[in-house]
Amino acid sequence: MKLTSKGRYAVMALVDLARFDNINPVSLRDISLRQGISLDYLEQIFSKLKKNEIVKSIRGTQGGYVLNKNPKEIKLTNIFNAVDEKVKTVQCKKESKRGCNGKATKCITHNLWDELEIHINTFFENKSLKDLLNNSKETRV
Amino acid sequence: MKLTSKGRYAVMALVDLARFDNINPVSLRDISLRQGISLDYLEQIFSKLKKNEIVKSIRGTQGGYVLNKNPKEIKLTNIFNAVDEKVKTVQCKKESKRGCNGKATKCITHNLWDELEIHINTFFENKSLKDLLNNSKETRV
DNA sequence: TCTAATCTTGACCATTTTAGTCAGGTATGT
DNA sequence: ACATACCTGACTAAAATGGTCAAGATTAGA
Repeated sequence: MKLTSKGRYAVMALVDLARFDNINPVSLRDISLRQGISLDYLEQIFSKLKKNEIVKSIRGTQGGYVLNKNPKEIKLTNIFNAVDEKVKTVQCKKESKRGCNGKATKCITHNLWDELEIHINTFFENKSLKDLLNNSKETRV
Repeated sequence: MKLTSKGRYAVMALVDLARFDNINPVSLRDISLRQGISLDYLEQIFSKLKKNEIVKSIRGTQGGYVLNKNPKEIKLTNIFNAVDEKVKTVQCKKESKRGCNGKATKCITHNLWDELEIHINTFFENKSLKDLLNNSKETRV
């Protein structure tokens, strides 16, 4: 059960963006340097964030990205959904009508995994970018 | 962020075992058939569960596995630890002394990932096999 | 004592996912 | 014109996943 770096990077990059996004757009190059994330990889990630209307882009010199919403409105859920970082505890979810494994019954631990998913997703729904900003000073070890 | 089937199977198998473990040991073959899990794969899983003293084995004909503890004492945490299903949100945890990425500072979202880990682990620590048993009747869809 | 059921161990492997890289573009401010 | 940025799609090495396969050791019961 682990978080992929795509999801982690997306959040890191957005926190970085939010901190420097006062007037001017922030370039991926700057984020890349500050956060130590590959520029090419960041471009993939921001492409998705843009499709999901979390950021806006400004092309050309002095261009970059800008948040498309108030940090308070951007929940972790939105970010993770955008980059396909989903919480998956069961495989049997897809077959909506039927039970698990094609049987007519739910597997005996099905309820548990559902509970777990909800538990994790609740965490994601209750955290916004704004919450993270308040807590994002690089703390010395 | 997903649960691996090793962890899922381990829990399913133990719930199954607990339900049928009244007097006689339960064979992996039976669990395999009831839960639809490959026998060979179950053997790998139970080898780890045994090392972690969650189950005991009885060899030979009429042999099988038996719980080694009261279901109330077996938490999800124990099961997941046994089969190496760990919750990992950051990679930078290993370098204990230093910060993240070899820097002297924590990455800006470090606290977030720590919180998330704790949130998930709390769930695992508060669920025992006994809790699952009460809720494990195969429910019709 | 033979045999079938069962646990035990370790090697092996195909597929999928991850975490990127690379190579080109296109738009735009100066 | 040109440098700076975004944009897009193809490609790939390495790791993890989800197993299979083979061979052996134990033991109950006929």
